[in-house]
Amino acid sequence: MFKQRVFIILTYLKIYMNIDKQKNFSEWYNTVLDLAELSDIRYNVKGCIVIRPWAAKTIKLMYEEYEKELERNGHKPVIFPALIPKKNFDIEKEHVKGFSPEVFWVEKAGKEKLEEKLALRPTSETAMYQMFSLWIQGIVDLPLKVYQSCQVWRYETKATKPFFRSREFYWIEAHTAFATEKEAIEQVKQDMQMTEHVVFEKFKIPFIFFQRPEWDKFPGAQKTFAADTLMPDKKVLQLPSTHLLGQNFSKAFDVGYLNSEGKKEYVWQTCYGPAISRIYGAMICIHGDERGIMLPFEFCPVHIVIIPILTKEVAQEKITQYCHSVYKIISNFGYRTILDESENTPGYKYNYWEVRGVPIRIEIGIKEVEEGKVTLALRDKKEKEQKLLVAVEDLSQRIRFEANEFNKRLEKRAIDTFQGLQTSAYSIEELEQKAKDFGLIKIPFCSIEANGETCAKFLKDKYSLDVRGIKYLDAEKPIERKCIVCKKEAKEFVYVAKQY
RNA sequence: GGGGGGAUGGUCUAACCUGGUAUGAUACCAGCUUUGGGAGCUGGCGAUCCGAGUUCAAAUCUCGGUCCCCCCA
Repeated sequence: MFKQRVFIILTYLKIYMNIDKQKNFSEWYNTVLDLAELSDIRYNVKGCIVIRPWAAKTIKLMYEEYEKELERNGHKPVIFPALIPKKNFDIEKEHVKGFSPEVFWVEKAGKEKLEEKLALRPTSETAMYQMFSLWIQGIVDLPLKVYQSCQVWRYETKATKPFFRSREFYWIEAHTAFATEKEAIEQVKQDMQMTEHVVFEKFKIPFIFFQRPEWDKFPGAQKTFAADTLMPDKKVLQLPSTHLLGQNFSKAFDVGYLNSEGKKEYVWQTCYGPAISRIYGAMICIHGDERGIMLPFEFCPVHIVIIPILTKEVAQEKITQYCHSVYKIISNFGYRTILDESENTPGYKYNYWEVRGVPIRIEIGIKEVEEGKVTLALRDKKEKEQKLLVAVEDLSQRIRFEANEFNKRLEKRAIDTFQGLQTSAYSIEELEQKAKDFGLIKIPFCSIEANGETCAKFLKDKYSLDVRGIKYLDAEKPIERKCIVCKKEAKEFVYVAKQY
């Protein structure tokens, strides 16, 4: 009896990766990165990882999706140098103060010591806006909306984690200039909509946009809005952020135009930065399970894998031929398809492709050949209910249907998990209690203006909770509530969470 | 930033305390065999993070560096 049980447990461990991502998130994450061959941390520069083909393919697809969305919204692509002269970097005071501790500097080239140090861009405001100053002469040059897909470098002092926080990461930065403040504010709203369209609707990552407190703004910005999502360990991860820069940078970089009265006006600016590599990290963590990663259908490097099941007794050639014809049919539908003809056994192949998140698997053995059908198995379903027998002539319709259903289930699971991790608290005791089981907690709070920072610091020091800000466009205001820290009148509801 | 743990074939690991021919598994290559949930047999390739010190002798002891992981800020 005992032996039998041990055997069953061992068999189970062998079949699945079998790590509970809620209970043991770090282990789960490190294991999928390795087993699914997403990244390689053996590269010998701290905080820099190698992104392997399986992840790189998805990241490229994500870039394409985001770039399309930006161009639909009137942004044009640009490509700027990664090196920024020190004197550019020093122009906007708040910006320098915020970024200086994280900048990598190039000081030498060959044997020569450079006369002027060059920053490896941590973000490109200071590279782009001097060019904006040249490009923008009159109102005819406005609005200016550009984006670039690139990598940036930041010397992170916090613990690094592949994709979540690296010293070199991959993002898109969009920068704009407008004649009026109103247009700039509209742009910020458009940035949030783009985030909704891409990060939620395409990547299936739920989030909330917060207006960040005064003490947590982008260096040099008037206002910062950022999307937060929750990881399986209940910590928040910041996704795209958009910043109302006002005229801080345009005045510093002299970006202006002559108005109809012949007077000089400075432009109103915004910038927006979705970190694609980080969003990728969030995506695999949100959708993954005990078998490995999962991705929304469109973003899988491989949509469908075909596994031949050959047996000695029957004509292997017949099965192989059938597999090839099915492969051809499905490829012609436009799906990224692989026919796995490696020497491994079927069970090995199931696990291999499941850990990588291939959403649809097709099994073909003698049974299928004789009936003119295929067995279709879905990645996110349990073994017992995952297999369907489908006739070849129905495949096109069936795959389209199943892909759609797969995405719907992915989205529903993500939303349910996200909402299940949110709650509210009206006293410090309640907050302390709920912080154990929830991610984002809504509390009445004195203020996200500078004078609320003391209360925020208290929550950070005592409970490791960060004030993420007020929910953007959330009309809900506390009525006759007291700040749960200082007991003064609560001006707003803020959300607090442990953060990465 | 603080604390802790660690680095041995591609991966995991034994030997480290008590210095003396580096263990096993897996992966990989070849052959045979097998294939409906990680098959088996035989043979083969392959490693002590870097630098200095102690010593007849260092994976092992000492110091410095690099990198990784975990917990906390």
